[in-house]
Amino acid sequence: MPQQKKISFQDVRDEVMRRIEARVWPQGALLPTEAELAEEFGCARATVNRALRELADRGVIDRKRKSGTRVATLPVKQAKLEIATSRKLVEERNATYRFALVSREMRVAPGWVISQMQLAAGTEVLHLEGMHYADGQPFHFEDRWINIAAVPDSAEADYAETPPGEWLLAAVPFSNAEVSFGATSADAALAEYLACAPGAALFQMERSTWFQEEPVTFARMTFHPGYRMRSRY
Amino acid sequence: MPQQKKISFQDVRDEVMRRIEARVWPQGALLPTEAELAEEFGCARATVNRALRELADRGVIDRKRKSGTRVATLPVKQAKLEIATSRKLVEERNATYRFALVSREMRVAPGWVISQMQLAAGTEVLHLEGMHYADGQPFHFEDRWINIAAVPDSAEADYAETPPGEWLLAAVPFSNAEVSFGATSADAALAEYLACAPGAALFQMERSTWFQEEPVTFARMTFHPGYRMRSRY
DNA sequence: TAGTGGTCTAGACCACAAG
DNA sequence: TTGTGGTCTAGACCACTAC
Repeated sequence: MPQQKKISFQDVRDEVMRRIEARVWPQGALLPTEAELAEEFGCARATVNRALRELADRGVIDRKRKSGTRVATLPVKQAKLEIATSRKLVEERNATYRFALVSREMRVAPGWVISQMQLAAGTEVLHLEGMHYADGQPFHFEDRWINIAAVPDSAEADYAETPPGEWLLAAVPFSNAEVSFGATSADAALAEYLACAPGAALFQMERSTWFQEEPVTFARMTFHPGYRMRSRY
Repeated sequence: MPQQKKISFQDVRDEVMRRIEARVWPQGALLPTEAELAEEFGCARATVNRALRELADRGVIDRKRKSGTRVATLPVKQAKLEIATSRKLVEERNATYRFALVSREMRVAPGWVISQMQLAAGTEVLHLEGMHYADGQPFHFEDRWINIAAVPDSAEADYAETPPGEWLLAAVPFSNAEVSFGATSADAALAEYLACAPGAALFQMERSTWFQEEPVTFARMTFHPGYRMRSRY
């Protein structure tokens, strides 16, 4: 190994990873202390710390004060799912994106939306329905509910061509969210929108969003038959 | 703000986050340089760097050398999906877990598995089918293919009660994987295993796993009707 | 109580990219 | 060319926890 350059935290991280994969340090094994590794690699302890911290974030190792660093026995792998806009999903496939607003109404939120968004009973919400297309083919149907109290401007916004997801992302950029994935059967309306047979199995994503503890929106996206959401990790 | 203790990188991170949410720094805005923030907060630049690095990892800000740090315009939110073992999924619901092996055979991999796992044509693989139960209720059906060349012991292992997923995780702990989610209709066999009507919409997860560039296994998990996979971010 | 990781500092040099 | 983030260092103190 060329000692010309300084050892980077990535060098340390990768070498530690290599040893774990090669079973130099098998599952559950105790690794040397940061100080020992720093001496071995000829770098500062902070460098080793940064390297091991990244591996701990990935779930590859477990760290505890006093007891030391161990190779994780059941590596908790995490898939990072990027939740992008529909436009991005479509354009990543080199397809042309188009959105069409289907319906729009102000109404008192129904019970299941009250419950889903954790709203007060009787809250007025904006209900939108729309279709997302990729190269003119149905991509997914969107059923969205917006708490206008949280985003007053949303009642006046024009969603005819800018999908509500993008509009909200621009208006309320940072928030925490809850997402869930499942499957549903196409009812008559979905079958028509998605150009599929009634009863077809459809992939569905639901997302509830909050901004500073206040419920903002709930969206249910139902995708065309055969759609799969992918990720690497 | 109490100046008694040293400023931690978390203090800096949270305060920067607060200002972004409060629109002190709106979307696309240029933040002060690390040096300026360090001076304002009365801490070292390394501390500011760590704080901003975490926000950049989350996708909240974009950082570029020379041009500086900006509030992300389209926050690329990432959902961290923990891909745990089936046992963990079930036990998190305070249910009793049970696995049952349904079938087991050695065979030449069919074309779609060859393609899915990127195997050489004619490769011998171990094909397993099994059911996972939660409190005796069908949880999901597993259709798994194992490249025995990558994990020779796997051909001899006993999967009668230890699900192949857990066995492999112990034998080949660290690898990279590709995962996808979708929906499928219950065929006759799935309907029977999952105790549901034929044609029911089912949530499906597929995962291909490699260990050091060598394909290890492909698994298709088909869940009971109504199952949803959840995550926060 | 002592060992180990967690963090902060002050300074330094490097790497990338806008002008 | 120069400003900005990216990283490393050497040292220090702190916080948690097994003993």
